[in-house]
Amino acid sequence: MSENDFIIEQIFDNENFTEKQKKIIEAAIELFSEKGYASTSTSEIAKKAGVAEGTIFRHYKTKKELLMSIVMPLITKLVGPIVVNDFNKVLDRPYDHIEDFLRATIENRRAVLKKLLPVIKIVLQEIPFQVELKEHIIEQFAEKIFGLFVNKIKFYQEKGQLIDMPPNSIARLMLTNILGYLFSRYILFPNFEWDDELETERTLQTILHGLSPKE
Amino acid sequence: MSENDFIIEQIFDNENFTEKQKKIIEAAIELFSEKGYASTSTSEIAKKAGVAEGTIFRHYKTKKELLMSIVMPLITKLVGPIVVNDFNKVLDRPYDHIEDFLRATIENRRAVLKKLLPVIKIVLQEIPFQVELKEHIIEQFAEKIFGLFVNKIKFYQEKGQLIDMPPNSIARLMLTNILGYLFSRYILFPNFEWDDELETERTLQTILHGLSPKE
Amino acid sequence: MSENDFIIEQIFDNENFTEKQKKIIEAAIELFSEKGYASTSTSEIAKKAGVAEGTIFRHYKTKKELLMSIVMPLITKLVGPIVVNDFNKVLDRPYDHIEDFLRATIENRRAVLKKLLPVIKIVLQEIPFQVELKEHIIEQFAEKIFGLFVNKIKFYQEKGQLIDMPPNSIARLMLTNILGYLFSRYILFPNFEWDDELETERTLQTILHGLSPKE
Amino acid sequence: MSENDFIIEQIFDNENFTEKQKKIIEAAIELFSEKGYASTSTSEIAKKAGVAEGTIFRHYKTKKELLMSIVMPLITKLVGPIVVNDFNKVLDRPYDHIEDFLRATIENRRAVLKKLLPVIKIVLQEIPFQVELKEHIIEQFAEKIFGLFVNKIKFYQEKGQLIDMPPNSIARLMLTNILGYLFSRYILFPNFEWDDELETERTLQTILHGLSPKE
DNA sequence: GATGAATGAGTGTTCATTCAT
DNA sequence: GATGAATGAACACTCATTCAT
Repeated sequence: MSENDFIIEQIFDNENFTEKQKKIIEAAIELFSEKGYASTSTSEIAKKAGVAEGTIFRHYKTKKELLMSIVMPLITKLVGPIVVNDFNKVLDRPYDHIEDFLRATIENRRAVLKKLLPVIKIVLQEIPFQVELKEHIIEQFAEKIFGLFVNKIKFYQEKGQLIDMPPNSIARLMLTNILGYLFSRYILFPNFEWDDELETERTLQTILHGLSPKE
Repeated sequence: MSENDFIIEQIFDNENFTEKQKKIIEAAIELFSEKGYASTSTSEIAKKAGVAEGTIFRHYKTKKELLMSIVMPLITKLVGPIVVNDFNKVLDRPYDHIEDFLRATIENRRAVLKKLLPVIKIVLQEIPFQVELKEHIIEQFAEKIFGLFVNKIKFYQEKGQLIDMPPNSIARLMLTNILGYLFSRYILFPNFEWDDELETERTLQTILHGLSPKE
Repeated sequence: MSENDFIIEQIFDNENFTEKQKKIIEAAIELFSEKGYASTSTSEIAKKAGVAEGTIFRHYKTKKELLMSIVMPLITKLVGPIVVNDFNKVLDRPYDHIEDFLRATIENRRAVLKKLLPVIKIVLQEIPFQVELKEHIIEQFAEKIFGLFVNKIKFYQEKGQLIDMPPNSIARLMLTNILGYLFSRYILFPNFEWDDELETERTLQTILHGLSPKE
Repeated sequence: MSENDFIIEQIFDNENFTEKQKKIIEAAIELFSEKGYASTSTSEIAKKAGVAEGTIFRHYKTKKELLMSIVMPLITKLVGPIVVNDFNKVLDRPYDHIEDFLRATIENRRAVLKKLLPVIKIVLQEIPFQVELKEHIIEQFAEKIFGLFVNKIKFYQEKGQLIDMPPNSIARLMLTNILGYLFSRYILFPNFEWDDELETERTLQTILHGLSPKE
């Protein structure tokens, strides 16, 4: 099973696609991610997928619908399955110390990012141009994930492991550091040589130093 | 003088453009920034600029050359004029305390970002697809700015104001927090209500807490 | 039983269609008549008929064959059943006076036109483009109906009720007036308010005045 | 100068087209008239006109706009120039006897029909599908021409040359006979052998007999 | 007999680019 | 320097038709 098959399985878990439809999605993900949505033609997708151009439009009314069919469920899946099954495990497991919680969070997000990299790239590219996508993300992410995150923060604040700053701001700063690191690592400069363990640890320690109460 | 005129002045300082050429650049910046490079047609640009379609190609051999002519000098200017004139002032002025240096840096970057927002959006969009652009950025930014920044860090490390961590990593973490904040503030969620002063201060304190030696 | 069912019955009297086939014909008549043959797609027909696209082609090798299967028997039926059963009754019944003959003819044609309006519209549209159709019409109509009509004219000429003009020309003039009236009434301006009885009478009188011998 | 050039001149009198644009219109008229609007592709038009397909769309935003640009001014021209210059001459010249008026009218319409046959065919084909066209025709024709015609009829009624029937009905009957004849002659059966002079005269006499007061 | 996924040629239209004026 | 008509390849999308199930 190819890497792309895996992505498709992750994003469209239970749906049963025909073989051709899978090929189309695979090809679309690869091309959108490499050349961008607007610069990828449906004929290229058809060619790469090994299907007739008409076949694409039997399954998706428009090119945009194809994009959305790939990109919208990803969001749900980033908050849903992987999140419910993985991320929530992280959030719910009673890590006694915030350091362990953060480390688990980083590793979890890193795993997701690595697995779904091409589709995530597409999402990032299209956010500015697809209003529905942006709204869907804000809805799903901001309201669900951010909320859970904020709760965790309150939890550790009560335990005296985090400074007394509005949880929203703490959340923003933590996410900035975690996502900023992962973004630099996997999207901006994937080709640099990174000492992952070390850099993760440094990010982690900076967050902890920065947001722990003075002892 | 319009805002766009200002951008053009900033990016293409000494070059003397005809009025038509200015209009073309203005229109291109606006459209590329709104709809993306690939989704903007040269005829749209011509129409918005109030010139004939052919006129664009008199000044720029191809559509891509027009893009590059806008986007490449920006990079130089982010490192050059504004940088030499503004940013370096920041870097060179002997701020006694790192806190003042960081605060000045944030404010300086914020100012640049606000001024050049449309062009910066274009750059961010096109980085993944324009190899030369990406290389130019890494060259200019990574090597020049990052170097200067690393020197400053060493300077404050010697003064005992920063923890003993490889300056590269410190730089990465500082930039992650500063740029992550500005990016969230001005590009991702420009429409949210931000208490700029407060949020800036929190970002700043987090960096300082996170990267200062334990007292 | 719907109006369409009636049309189908009229045109394809003895043939026994499956339910699906009937639905296809019904849908085709409606769509061809509304949007024209060339502008109606087989998928539209399938959708409106509630069958799969393939089903159409199980019954008709091509889209054109579907058109012809609707349009050709109409011609035969205009000359055949309705004609043999209705029109000929008119022609054969020994109306003593031409006025009665003409009045009966108009009413008979009016009834046919009203019943089969959608299919007749299709025929009129396609005559210029379907050579076989045109030929079929000329064959059936010109040779059979026109012949019968001419005989009737001779009959009334002998009775001294029609002027001495070549029967062909008289036929043409009568048909022009009758069909011209019906065409204006039901196809060109069906939405105007017509006083049918009055206008019929006027048409009739004009023909009679125009073609009766001077008294 | 070709026959088509003449049509173009007649319909688009003063407009100055480029050579290519003329070729496009010419090709479009010929093809629309032969195969119907819906069955003619823009690529065919381009090929026949000897221009690139893009050239068509430089002059006409859509295929439909091309159709309308041909078909709408025809209506105006049937009522306008040819009408104002020719038809009105007929209507205004004080023919003492209605017979002369009708004969002149038939000959005038015949001339127009012969000249503009291809475009008139297109109009007739598209009336059922182009609402604007139908409305334009009713507006222009029904209101302007029909009005003039009705006035003439009143004039001859007063002179005692026409029976006492509502002028509208007389107009309808006259037009039915004139147009019915011309339509049969030039559109339905242009290939039959017609003795034009004779058939015209018969049509004329029928109208006169039919609509003259009993002597 | 009926389905509907699949096809690939063809559709109207847009595109970046050229070039004579 | 500026124009805008012209290009033809490419575009997203539709079509009538086929065929395995």
